[in-house]
Amino acid sequence: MSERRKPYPFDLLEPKWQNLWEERRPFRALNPGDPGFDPARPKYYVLDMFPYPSGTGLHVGHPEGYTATDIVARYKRLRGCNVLHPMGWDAFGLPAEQYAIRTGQHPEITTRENIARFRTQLKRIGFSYDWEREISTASPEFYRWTQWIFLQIYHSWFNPETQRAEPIATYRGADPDSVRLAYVAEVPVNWCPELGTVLANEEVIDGKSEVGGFPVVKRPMRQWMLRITAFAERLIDELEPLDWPEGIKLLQRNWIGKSEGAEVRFTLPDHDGAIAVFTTRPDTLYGATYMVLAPENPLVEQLTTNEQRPAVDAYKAQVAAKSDLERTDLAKDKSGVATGAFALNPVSGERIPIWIADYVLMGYGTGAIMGVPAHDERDFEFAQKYHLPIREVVAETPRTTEGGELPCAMPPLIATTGDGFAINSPLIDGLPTAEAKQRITAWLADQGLGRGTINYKLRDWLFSRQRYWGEPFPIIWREGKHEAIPENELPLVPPPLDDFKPTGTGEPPLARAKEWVRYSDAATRELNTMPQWAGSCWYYLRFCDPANDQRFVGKEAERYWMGSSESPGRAPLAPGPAPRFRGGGVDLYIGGTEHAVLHLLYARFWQKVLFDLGHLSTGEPFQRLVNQGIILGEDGRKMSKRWGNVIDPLDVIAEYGADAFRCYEMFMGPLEQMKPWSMTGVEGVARFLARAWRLVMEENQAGEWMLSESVAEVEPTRAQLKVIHATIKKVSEDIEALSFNTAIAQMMIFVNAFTSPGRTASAGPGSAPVPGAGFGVPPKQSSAVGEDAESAQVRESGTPAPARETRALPGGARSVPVAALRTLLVLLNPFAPHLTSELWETLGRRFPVEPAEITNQRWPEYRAEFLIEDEIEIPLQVNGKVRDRITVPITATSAELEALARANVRVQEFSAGLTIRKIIVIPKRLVNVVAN
RNA sequence: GCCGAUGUGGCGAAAUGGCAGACGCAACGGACUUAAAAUCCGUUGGGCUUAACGGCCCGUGCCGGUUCGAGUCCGGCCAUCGGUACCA
Repeated sequence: MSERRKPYPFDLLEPKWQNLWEERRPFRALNPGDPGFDPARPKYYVLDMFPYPSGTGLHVGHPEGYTATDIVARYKRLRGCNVLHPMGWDAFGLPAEQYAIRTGQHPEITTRENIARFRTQLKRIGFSYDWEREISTASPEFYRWTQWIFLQIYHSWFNPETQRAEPIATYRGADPDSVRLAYVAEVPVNWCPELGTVLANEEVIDGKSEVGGFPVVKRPMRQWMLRITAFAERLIDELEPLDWPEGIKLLQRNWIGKSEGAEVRFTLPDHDGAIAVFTTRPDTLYGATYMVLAPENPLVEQLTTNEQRPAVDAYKAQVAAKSDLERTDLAKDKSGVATGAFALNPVSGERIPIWIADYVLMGYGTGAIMGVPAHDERDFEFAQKYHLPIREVVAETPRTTEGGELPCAMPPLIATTGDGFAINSPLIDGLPTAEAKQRITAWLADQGLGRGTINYKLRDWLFSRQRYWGEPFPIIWREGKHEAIPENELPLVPPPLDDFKPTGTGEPPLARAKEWVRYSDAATRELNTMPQWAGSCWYYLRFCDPANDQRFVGKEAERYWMGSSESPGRAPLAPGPAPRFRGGGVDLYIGGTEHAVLHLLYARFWQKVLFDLGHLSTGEPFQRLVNQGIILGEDGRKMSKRWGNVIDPLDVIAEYGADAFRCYEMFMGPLEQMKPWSMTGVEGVARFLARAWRLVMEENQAGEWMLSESVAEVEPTRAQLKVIHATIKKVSEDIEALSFNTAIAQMMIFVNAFTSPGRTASAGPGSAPVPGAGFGVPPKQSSAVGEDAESAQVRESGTPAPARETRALPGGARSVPVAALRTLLVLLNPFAPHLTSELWETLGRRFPVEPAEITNQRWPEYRAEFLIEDEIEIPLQVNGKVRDRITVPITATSAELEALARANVRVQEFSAGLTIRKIIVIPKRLVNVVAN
């Protein structure tokens, strides 16, 4: 089996161009102030979600988004923009650490090797990154500033009056530590006893550890938290004007989970104080027949009566022993125990029992609820099980009950959770739900029993990990209190360790480095490290100015690259109140949906803090966001080792070349869609590129590729001009819309038209011979069209030669206009940069141009006059069905079209015996005769 | 349960409310070749009809609606995939 012959020598020319790009750095982005920087050009910042350099290398899913951004980057450069298109590594992370635990190899070494492999792979695909801006979140030069940003967060608080982050110095209260945006709290974490470590939520799947599948329990530990909840409102509001997929915005909104309602205080007849609950339905307060506390609620301890104590303690123990998995599994089965204590319903004064149950969560609201079984399904289920009273207080139609007698003898059979009208509720009887809520909330506020309030599902961000391979906190502990280390001590580098294993006690591995831990006689270092998200929260800012050792990003560089720019194709911002941020940020950000919530929310949060503190020029980091779809294996399943359907990009490139790989990734279908890989599909795209190659090149006797003799400085024919300009239009518009698949389809049409004599000269799209239209010789259009000398000349040589002969003797048989080729090469360049660079250079040797490099060309503009037809084909419909087509001058009026339709034999045939009711004429489109 | 996305040929797909299936794959036929590969040309949604040129009917998950006209807009279902899960 001999090696298959390459359809064109991509194996030679792709490395050639990649080396040239490496040497000449044509894709270097200049910052304001750099020599050669051109402030007149608009900026464009196009960003990929940078990868975690895993041990397995790139798979075909990664380069899908990367190819899309690369096309846009190259396109914008040809459009004359200053383009920032960087790449880096999200290099801290668990896999490297776990590999270190297994092998003893330091994560730094593993990470360096993985990065090297990723970089090689990316370069082999021919991406036009500015590699001088490459960054790694695990390098001290980078995480120095991650630590610095943490300190900014630590040194600030959220002022509720200004709704902004401010330096902690502006806080006037007694205890600044209680309001810092970074604070320490005892919170339940995912503790995995088998692994002896704490896990992030993402590492817990169905209540078991992702690694090993061991059970995970909640256990309270002292942790660093970031007060993201303070920004909940802004994180929702400022999402609105962003050019993001609606689905992602919705996901974020739901994650933040804003709900408006009221906090209601239930006083305790037998104790001091009260229990506050949050409810979205204060209008159902009269229906509250019991209360439930979360088992973890500290009040349980005080309230439980002696008789109930054994049962309560047993239940609490049972709940604590439940893994997350069991809790989820048993979600539908309600359970609980009465505390023996009672509370007073604030509106009815009724004594109602207080229970504990695990369907009430400590982490949401106040960790306590009022039970309204008639109008809440969970409460209904609970009340049925424990025979608690069910009282209907909302009805579909208004029913005022005089005297407030107790309701139905028969309790309702289901909970009705919809809106309606209040009943059995003296203060609000007859009011519709919305109004009832307002009235009762106002009444509660008046009585000092409650107030309107807003609750969020969003929790503060648990920011510390008991890990080695992450950023150490720039924090020390002195006499039980935390304080920041001076900025000049950054970066705080982790100590060298040989043993990265968790200690088993929950104490972080950094504790092993005794020397490092000791900061001074009186102070020790914080032992936790930051989570993997920390670096990705601001890496896009560092790209603007990656070598700056004075600041996390230079002010001017940040203002330039993160400033607002008019990006064509972006929807104009909706009218309305000016958003708090100024509409700047990354112009295009492409990545997977898996980061819809966490990364994209965390990064927005940091951006807002830094913006409020005056370090940034915009409050939102990513102006336009696009998610690429997942690429499935050839079998339609998710690619995985398990199915043996994983495709390695380098294998594809070895066989078909990087250009074919890139083009296929884009030709598969819409960027955002999930779609299966197909090797024969790659082959089809490779054939297209080979045809484009042979349009310019031919092989001589010795088998060497030479510039084809048929390439000549001739004027394109009218039909060719039409294809050229249609392609310019389509490709330009499609790149702006990220519809790369249809852009490639159009370029295929272009190449086909110029490759096949039969398709070009005689039959450009729309000018195919039409039966009955009165054409003579097929290649001749109407001579009245007025053709120029050049096109006539082409026809002279081209027409008499049959197709076969043309191909047998490519030289001289037919001329291919150089200008047309040049246009194609520029249009195709963002997609297939190596091939087009090579062909451009080859063309330039015989037909020199200035500037010589294709990367310095200007993107062509289409001219509408070449797209206009003299004659067009109009379908004639009778009752919506096409019965004939006629060819008419483009200028044909409605009246003329109607007359032609009426006179048409086929129309007459199909409307025979019917009365013509109406004739719809859409000029240049169609005629529809309505008859019955 | 809830939220979101997607349903179009044998396959990936395309279509400002206006000729459904561009472009590509696969398949089939042909040219070239001793032969194959490569390349090139052609056919290709289904059904019926014609000796043939042609012609007719059906067809974008299902049901209904708006419209001269619906893959596209509206209402109601169904299926597949993804996310989420006691959030009071």
